[in-house]
Amino acid sequence: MSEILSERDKEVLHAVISEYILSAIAVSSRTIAKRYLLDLSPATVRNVMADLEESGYLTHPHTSAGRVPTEKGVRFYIDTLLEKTALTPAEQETINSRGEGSAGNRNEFLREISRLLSLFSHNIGVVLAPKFKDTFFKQIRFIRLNTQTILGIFISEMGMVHHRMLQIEKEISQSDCDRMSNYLNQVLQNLPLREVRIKIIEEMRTEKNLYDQLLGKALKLAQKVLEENTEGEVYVEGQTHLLEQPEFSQDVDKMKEIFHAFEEKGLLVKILDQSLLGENAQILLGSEANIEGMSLVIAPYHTSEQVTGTLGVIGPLRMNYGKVVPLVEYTARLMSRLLGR
Amino acid sequence: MSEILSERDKEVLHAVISEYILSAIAVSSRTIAKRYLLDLSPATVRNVMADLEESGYLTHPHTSAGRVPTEKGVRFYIDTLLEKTALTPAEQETINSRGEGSAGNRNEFLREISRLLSLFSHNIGVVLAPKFKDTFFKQIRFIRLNTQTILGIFISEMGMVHHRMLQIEKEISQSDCDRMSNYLNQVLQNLPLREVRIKIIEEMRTEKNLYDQLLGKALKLAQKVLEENTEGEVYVEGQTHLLEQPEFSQDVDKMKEIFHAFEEKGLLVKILDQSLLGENAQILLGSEANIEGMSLVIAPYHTSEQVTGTLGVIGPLRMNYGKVVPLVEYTARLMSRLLGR
DNA sequence: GGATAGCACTCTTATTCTTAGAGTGCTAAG
DNA sequence: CTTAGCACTCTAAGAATAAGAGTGCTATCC
Repeated sequence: MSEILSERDKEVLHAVISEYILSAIAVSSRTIAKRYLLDLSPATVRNVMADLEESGYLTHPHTSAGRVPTEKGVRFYIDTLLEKTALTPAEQETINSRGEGSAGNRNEFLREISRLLSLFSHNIGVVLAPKFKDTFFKQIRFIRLNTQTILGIFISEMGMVHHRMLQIEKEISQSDCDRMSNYLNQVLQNLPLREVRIKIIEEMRTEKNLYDQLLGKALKLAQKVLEENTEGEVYVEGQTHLLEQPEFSQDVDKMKEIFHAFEEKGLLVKILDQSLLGENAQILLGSEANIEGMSLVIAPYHTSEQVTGTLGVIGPLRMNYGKVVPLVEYTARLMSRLLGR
Repeated sequence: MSEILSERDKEVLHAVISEYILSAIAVSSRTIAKRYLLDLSPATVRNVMADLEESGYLTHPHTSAGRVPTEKGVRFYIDTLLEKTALTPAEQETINSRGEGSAGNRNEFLREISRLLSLFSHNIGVVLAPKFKDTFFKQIRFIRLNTQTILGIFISEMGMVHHRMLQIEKEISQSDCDRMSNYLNQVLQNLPLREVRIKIIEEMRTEKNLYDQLLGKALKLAQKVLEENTEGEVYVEGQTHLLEQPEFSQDVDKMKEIFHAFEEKGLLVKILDQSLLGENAQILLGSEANIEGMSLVIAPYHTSEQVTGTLGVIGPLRMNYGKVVPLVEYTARLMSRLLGR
């Protein structure tokens, strides 16, 4: 059979996938004829299905079972058949208000967004935190806690805060701490973060810093505050939704595998990083994302010009894309707006 | 039968529970006679078991199955029969170094402790963050991000950091921000946090603040930074360990229930709060903690004098208490030490 | 020539039955 | 009090059966 699908082929494919998304069980020709394409008989539908199977859009779990879409089938569905359902005003309202409500604290904010994605998609919500290194230096501050400890606080232009406790051998007074802070704030002013490290090293070589011990120390401490690897923070919420999916309740081993994948955050970060281009939601299916049987709908969000992070929904291949895609896109826009101001 | 257990009764109970902890399956009289009490015949063991069942320490899943300990049995085992196995030096070393290594950043630290508890117990690790309100005011700082936003950062004496972005109607310059910070730092110096709120309200009524708009604004903003409910932060790690337990792999519904319980963090906080007294680990069994079939080993940790948080391990009733209890106690001591310095 | 009715065939799922085995409970003897 | 012996119970696993769902093919119809 030719690879070009006739109008009817598409209709049948659409019906099969729609039904499969709803029911999670293999779809029979009879169901299609009865519920979707009333002017066709089951036998006709069967013929079409057989063709679609031959072209790789559908499969058979076994001879006498209904059809199940393949990855190729789902891909085709997404690319050419998908009808998006806009979010209802009520949903938009909830997302807006809960998003804004938590925007004060960055951690809480990202977690809340993740929760919202999970809530409305009935799947797993994920948010990859903005890339720290894409941001700009705003301020650094040292605060003396006691004789051996000072607290270093680093603030980025868009209000991201990182802190780190620093153990020191020789006591430093608060006023010295302030001197150090002031010096660094002046030197590093408005640099993009990726250049801050370089600048610090340069500055260490400067003549005056070779003589002024305090300034030398300031640079070393600043280095320490920044050395921590704060990239790749991921917020994952709503994993329990997976337990509700019939395809996983059946197969406990499958479920274990997926949960373990989530435990290893590094993998997730790598996948989410793929979406850092483009404006719209992007869909990764099973093999493309290296998670068998799962699917990701992700979109980048950004502050001002810069692309900075990713958010999305993870669920079974059999996801309600029509609803999830607009959800992810809407949420990404909201985040960009809230982070941009 | 009398409620007082003979020496032999205890031995049998001990053997049954030990074996059950290892195998997760009902224990037969034959196993006990063969592996634990070699000088007794299975028949004798059966008699003792029947007595123990009558007194409520053991049960029967069904007539022809071995015995399983009841909650009462486990309680007795914990209280009088438990032999603790100290951590190996290697284990101690790992905990020490990974704990210290992450002590710089508070969030990362608490999460790492939780991970360690999970790793060595092969169960779920939990850490309830230190109570914010038990801590002392150290410093507050306002940083101007742009015309409409300033960032408020609050630092407690022990180095806990909370930040919040504040939207303002009328622009405030950075030097005004500094003036506000300085004023507040002077007024609130060294106050315990629970008194800070009161002090702020008092201060608002002071004459000079009624005239000086900036100071009035400072107080309002400080209030905002602190109003957020930051209590009850819980770090839960290693939930996948539950999936490995044979008793849950069998029963998917049971598992769902437990995962849902974890989703609702409030419940967990409430339970963990129970341990805020005493020095040692405390064990809560199923019904006592309102999680059927589960068990909690928890211990408080503290900074300087004050009790401030809880950490522990959550797992099936059938937990290796001999190992987990020392682990929890050791970790609690380590945390107290690291937070105390 | 495409659509459809009819029917044989396949495979799954549920049910029942059977059996082996594990373990107990009781009794009677040591 | 301990233990050997044995009948009895219940589970877990396997085999056999039956019902049902669904397909694939063929012959027919328009």
